Amino acid sequence: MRIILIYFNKSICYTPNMGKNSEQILSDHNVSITNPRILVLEALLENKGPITLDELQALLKNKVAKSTLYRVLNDLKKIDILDEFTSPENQTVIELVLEDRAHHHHLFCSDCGEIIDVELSNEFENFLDLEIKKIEEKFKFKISDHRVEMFGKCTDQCENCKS
Amino acid sequence: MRIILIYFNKSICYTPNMGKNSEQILSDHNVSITNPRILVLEALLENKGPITLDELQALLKNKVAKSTLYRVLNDLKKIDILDEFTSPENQTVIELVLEDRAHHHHLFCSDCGEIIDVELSNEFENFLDLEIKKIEEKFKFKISDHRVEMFGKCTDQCENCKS
DNA sequence: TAATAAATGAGAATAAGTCTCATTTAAAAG
DNA sequence: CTTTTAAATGAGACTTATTCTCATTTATTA
Repeated sequence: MRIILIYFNKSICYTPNMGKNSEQILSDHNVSITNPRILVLEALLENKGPITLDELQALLKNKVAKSTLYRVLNDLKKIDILDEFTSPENQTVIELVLEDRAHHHHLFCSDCGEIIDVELSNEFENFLDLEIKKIEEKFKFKISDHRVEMFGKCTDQCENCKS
Repeated sequence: MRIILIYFNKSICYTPNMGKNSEQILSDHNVSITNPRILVLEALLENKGPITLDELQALLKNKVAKSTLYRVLNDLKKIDILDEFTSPENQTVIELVLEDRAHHHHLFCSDCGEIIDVELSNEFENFLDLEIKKIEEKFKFKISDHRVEMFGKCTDQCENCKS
C-alpha cells in the first residue's frame, strides 16, 4: 500500500508541469487568478516548448482579447516564468520557463520554422561559464544570462518538413 | 624603394575595412553602385560594430528615404554582408560582416543598451563545434551557423553608463 | 548618347504592440 | 456571504516598424 502511494506521488511529480496547474503557478507568484491568465497559462503548459505569438493566438481562438494577451504575457515576464526571443524570421517567440525547467538553448530550422529546445553537455556549459568569467573581467561586466542559438535545416525525418 | 611600397600596401591592408570602400564592396558583389547604397555602407563602415536602426537613421539624417533604407539593408542581407538580430529591448540591430571579419558574439548591457562584439577562445569554439555535431546527429539537422549572446550590466567604467 | 532595366522617394498600406477608458471581476474585509 | 475597492479586462483607437505601390530618376550597356 505504501509503495503504491509513493509510486503515485512520483507519477504526479513527473507530469509535464510537475503537477502544477495554472492557478497554482499564479498564486505561487502572488498574481491574482483571472480567466485570461489561466487560459494563456494552460495553452503554454499544453504546448510545452517555444511557440510563436501567432501560434499562441491560434490556440486561444479569440478567447482572450489581443490587448489582454499582451498584458498577460508581460505579467508572466515580470514574474520571470516567461522567456521571449525573436526567430530568424523576426517572429516573436515565447516559452514558459518554470523553476523545474532545465537550462537549455534553441535550434532553428529555416525550412519549416520549427524551434527545438536543446540541452548542451555539462562540460560545455562549464567551459562556457569560464569563458564568460573572462569576458566579465575584460569588459568590466556582470553577466547574468546567456543564450546559444543554432541555425540550420532539419532533414526529411522532420514531421513539419515532409510537406 | 620596394620595401617602402610593401609597407605601404600593408598599411592599406590594415585599415578598418581592408582598404575597401563602399563602391568596391558593392561591385565585388555584383550590386549596382547607387547613392543610397554608398551612403548606408559608408555609415556602417564608419560605425564599425553593431548599430540599431534608430542610430543608423540618425547617422543618415534623412539623406536616404525610409523605404530605400530598408531596401538597401535587404540588399546587403542578400549578398550576406549584413547580419541582423534583435536586442533584448526588441530593437532591430544590424552589423556589417565583411569577409575579413572574425567570427564573434555579442554582449548586451541592460543599463545603457550598449552592444559589444566579443570573440571567444578558439578552444571554446572548437568545443562548441563538437557539441553542434552531436546536436546535428541527435536531431537530424544540418546546422550552418550559431550565435552566443551574453546579457548583463557594464560597471561604472563604461562610457555610456556614467550618465 | 540613347535605351532600358533597375533603383529611388514619397507616402499609403499593413502588422505588431501599446494605450485609453468604460465595464467587469477578483479578493479582502466586514 | 455581501459589500467594497483596487485591479484586470475588452474593444478599439493609437503608435511604431516595416513593406508596398507607383510615378520619377538613375545606373548600366550598347
